[in-house]
Amino acid sequence: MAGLLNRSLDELWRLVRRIPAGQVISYGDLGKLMKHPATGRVVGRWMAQAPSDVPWWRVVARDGTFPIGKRGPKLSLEQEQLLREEAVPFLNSGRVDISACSWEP
DNA sequence: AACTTGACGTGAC
DNA sequence: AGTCACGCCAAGT
Repeated sequence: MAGLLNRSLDELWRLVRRIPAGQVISYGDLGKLMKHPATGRVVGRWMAQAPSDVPWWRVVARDGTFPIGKRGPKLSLEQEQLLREEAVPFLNSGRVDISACSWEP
C-alpha cells in the first residue's frame, strides 16, 4: 500500500511539472486541484521537499508574493530571478502579476 | 501526548 | 494598499 500521503505528493509533483514556463499558480489553487484537496499551508510544507526536477519557483502565494522570504531571503531572491528569466510579469510592488500569468489546467 | 511552527488564504479594518 | 487576526493541519520538538 502506497499511502495517501505519498500518492498526494506524487500528484503534486505531477501538477507542478505541468506548469509552463512563464506562468504561475498559487499554493491554495494547487491544493484544490488535487484528488484529495489540501490547504495552501500544507501545499507549502510539501513544496519544501520538492525533488530537483520540480519547478517549485512557479508556485507563489495568492497575492503574488513569496512567503518563503520570511525564512529564507536567499531562496526568495532566487525565485524572483528565475521567474524574471521566464518573463513572468511583475508589479511595481515587487509581486508577481498573478492575474496576467496564472496557469489554468 | 502536548505544544509550537509555518514555502497559505481570507476577511475585517 | 497595507496590517492583523484567525483558521488551517502536517511536522518538528
